[in-house]
Amino acid sequence: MRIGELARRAGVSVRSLRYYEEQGLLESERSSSGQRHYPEAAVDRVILLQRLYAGGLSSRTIGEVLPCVDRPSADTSESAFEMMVGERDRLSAHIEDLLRTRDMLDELIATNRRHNATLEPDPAG
Amino acid sequence: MRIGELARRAGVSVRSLRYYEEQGLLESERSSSGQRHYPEAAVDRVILLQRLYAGGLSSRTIGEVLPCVDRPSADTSESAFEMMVGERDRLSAHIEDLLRTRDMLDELIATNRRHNATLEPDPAG
DNA sequence: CTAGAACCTGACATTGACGTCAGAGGCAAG
DNA sequence: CTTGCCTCTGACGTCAATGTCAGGTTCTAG
Repeated sequence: MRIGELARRAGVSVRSLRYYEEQGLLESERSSSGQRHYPEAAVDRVILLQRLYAGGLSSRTIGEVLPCVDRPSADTSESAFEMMVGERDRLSAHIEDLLRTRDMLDELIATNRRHNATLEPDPAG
Repeated sequence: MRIGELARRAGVSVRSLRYYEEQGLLESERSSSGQRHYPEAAVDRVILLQRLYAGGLSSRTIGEVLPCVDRPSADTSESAFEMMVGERDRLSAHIEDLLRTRDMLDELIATNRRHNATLEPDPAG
C-alpha cells in the first residue's frame, strides 16, 4: 500500500510516517518513481510505534529497543533488552505519579462537591 | 522567604517560580527593592502546581482550575469545576493508555526472556 | 489527454515549560 | 567598603514530534 492508505489505517499523519522512516523506525520500498510502498504488516508496526511514543519513549529510545521486537533472540544486544526493562520501570513510576495526581484531583473535586451541596441542597428535586 | 529558599524547599528552579508568577499561578510580595517574598504556604502551593503540571495540565488550564483550590465555594465559577472534572477524566484515560503500553512492554520483555532462557539455560547455576 | 488527488523533498513554524546568559542592583559578613 | 552570593528583568535557546507550505512529479479516473 502507499503512504496515504497506511496513514489512514494506522491513524497517523503522512508526515509522521515519513518522520518515522527518517528516524529509522519504519522501512519502505520505493517504486521506480520514488513512492513509498508498504506491506500489510506495516500497519501493526506503526500502531506499535504509536504505542511506544504514547509511553513517552523518544524516537531514539524506540530505535534502540526495536531489535528486541524484531529479533527477540540472544543475539539481540543485551543493552537493548536492559533499556526496554528500564523504560518499563520508568513508565511504571510515571503511572504511579499520575495516579497520585488523580487522587489529588479527586479530593479537590470531592471538596468542591461538598461545598456546592451545602449551598444547593438537592437541586434536582 | 525569598525565591531561592522557596525553590529549594519546593524542589523547583528559581526560573520556574518566576514563570509560575508570570502565568498568574503564584503570587509574591515585593520588597522595596523589588525582591520577591513568599509566605510559608507558598511551599505547598508550588508543590501543588508541580503535581498539576505532572498530570499534564498546561499553565492555562491550571490557572482556570485554581479557583476551585483557592475558594471551593459555589461562587467559584462552574466552568472551573467542570474543567477540573474534565481534566480528571482526561488523566484517567491517559493512565489507561499508559497501562496498556506497559502491558505491551511486559509482553515484549517476557518474550525476550523466554528466548534468552532457551539459549542460556540457568546461567546463574 | 486532462483534471485533480496523492506523492515527493526540503525547510521553516509550532508548542510549552523551562535553561541559560547578560548586565545590573541588593544584602549580609568581615 | 568590599567580597560574594542572591535577586532582578529581558531575551534568546532548547527539544521533539508534527504542522504546514512551496514547488514539482506521479498516479488515476473519465
